[in-house]
Amino acid sequence: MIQSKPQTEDPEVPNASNLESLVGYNLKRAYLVVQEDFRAALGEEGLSSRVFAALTLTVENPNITQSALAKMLGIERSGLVAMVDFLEAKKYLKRTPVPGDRRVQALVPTKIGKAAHAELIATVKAHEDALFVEFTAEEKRSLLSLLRKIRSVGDKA
Amino acid sequence: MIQSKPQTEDPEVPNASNLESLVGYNLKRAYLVVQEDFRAALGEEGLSSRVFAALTLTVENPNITQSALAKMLGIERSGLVAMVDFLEAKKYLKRTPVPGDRRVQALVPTKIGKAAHAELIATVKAHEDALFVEFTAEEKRSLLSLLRKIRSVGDKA
DNA sequence: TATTGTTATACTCTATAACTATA
DNA sequence: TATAGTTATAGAGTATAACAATA
Repeated sequence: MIQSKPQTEDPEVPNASNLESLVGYNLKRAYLVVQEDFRAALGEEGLSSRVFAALTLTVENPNITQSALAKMLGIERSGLVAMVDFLEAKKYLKRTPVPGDRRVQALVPTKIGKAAHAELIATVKAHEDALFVEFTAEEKRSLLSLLRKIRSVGDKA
Repeated sequence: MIQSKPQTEDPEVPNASNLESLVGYNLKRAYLVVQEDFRAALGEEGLSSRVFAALTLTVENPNITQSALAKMLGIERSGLVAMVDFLEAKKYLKRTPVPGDRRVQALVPTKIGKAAHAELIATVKAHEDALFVEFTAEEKRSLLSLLRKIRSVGDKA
C-alpha cells in the first residue's frame, strides 16, 4: 500500500518531501530567490537579467552578430530582436552594417553602453556578494563549478 | 579607459565572460538544462514540473488546503486553480469540503492519483539519475545542500 | 474585518513559423 | 538553397486586483 506520509531518501532532512531530493526543484526555487534579489538590486526601472546578459556579451564581444549572440545566450534569434531594440533605444549599442555581407547587423556597444555596463556589473556583483554573504569562498566556487558542470551535461545532449 | 575584452575574476576560466562568475546566470542556464530533460523524460503528454510538484505535495499531505499548498510551492493561490482543475479532471485528486469551515476545499489524492504519482516519482528520479550520472554522490549532496542554502537565504529576506 | 477559493486580466519569457533581403 | 534579421503569433508561468462566500 502506498504511504501518504512524506518520504525521503535524504537522511539529513527527516520527513522532507520527495521534492527536496530533486535537483530540478531545488534549482528552480534557488533561481527564483536570486532572480528576485537581482530585480530588487537594479530597481523598478532596471534592466531585466536577460537584457543585462545581452548587453554584457555585446560589450565583451563588440561587433557580434545577433545570431551569434542568441547562440551564446541559448535563445532563438527572434527573441533577441526586442532586446536589441530596447538597448538601441537606450543608446547602449548600435546595429551596424557589416561590409561584405549585407544580411548581417553587427552589434556595437556605444560609449554610453560601456559605461552603463561597467556600473551594472558592479551593482550586480554587489547584489550577489550581499546575497551570498553567508557562503564561504569555497562554497561559492563549488556552487559555480557544479552549475557549470550541469550546463556541460546539457551541451552533450 | 574601459576594456572591451572579456574580463573575469575566475582564474580557472580564462577569458570567460563576466556572466560566468555570476551565480544567477549559471543557475538559470543549469535550470533550463534540467527542465528540458524533465520534459523529455515525461513525454509530450506528460505533466509539467509545476503540476508534478503540486501533485507530489498533495499526495504527501492529503487534505492540504489550496492556500497552504500555494505557500509550500511559493506561488500565489490564484495560480493554483488551473493546476488543481487539471489534476481533478485527471481524477488524480478531489476537492473536498471540510466540516467546520465551508470556505476551505481540502485536496484529497485519489487511488489513481497516488498510483500515478508513484510512477511519476520513479520516472523523475530515473531522469535525474541519468542526467547526473557523471556526478559523484558527494557532488550531488553538495549541490543539493548549496541550493537549499540559497533558498534559506531567500526565506530570511 | 479577514480569509478561501475563484475569475479576469496582464505581463514576462520564450518558441515556432513564415517573411525579406541577401548570399 | 541557405542564412540573418524580422514579424506575427501563441503558449507557459506567474502576478495583481477584485469578487462571493464564509469566518
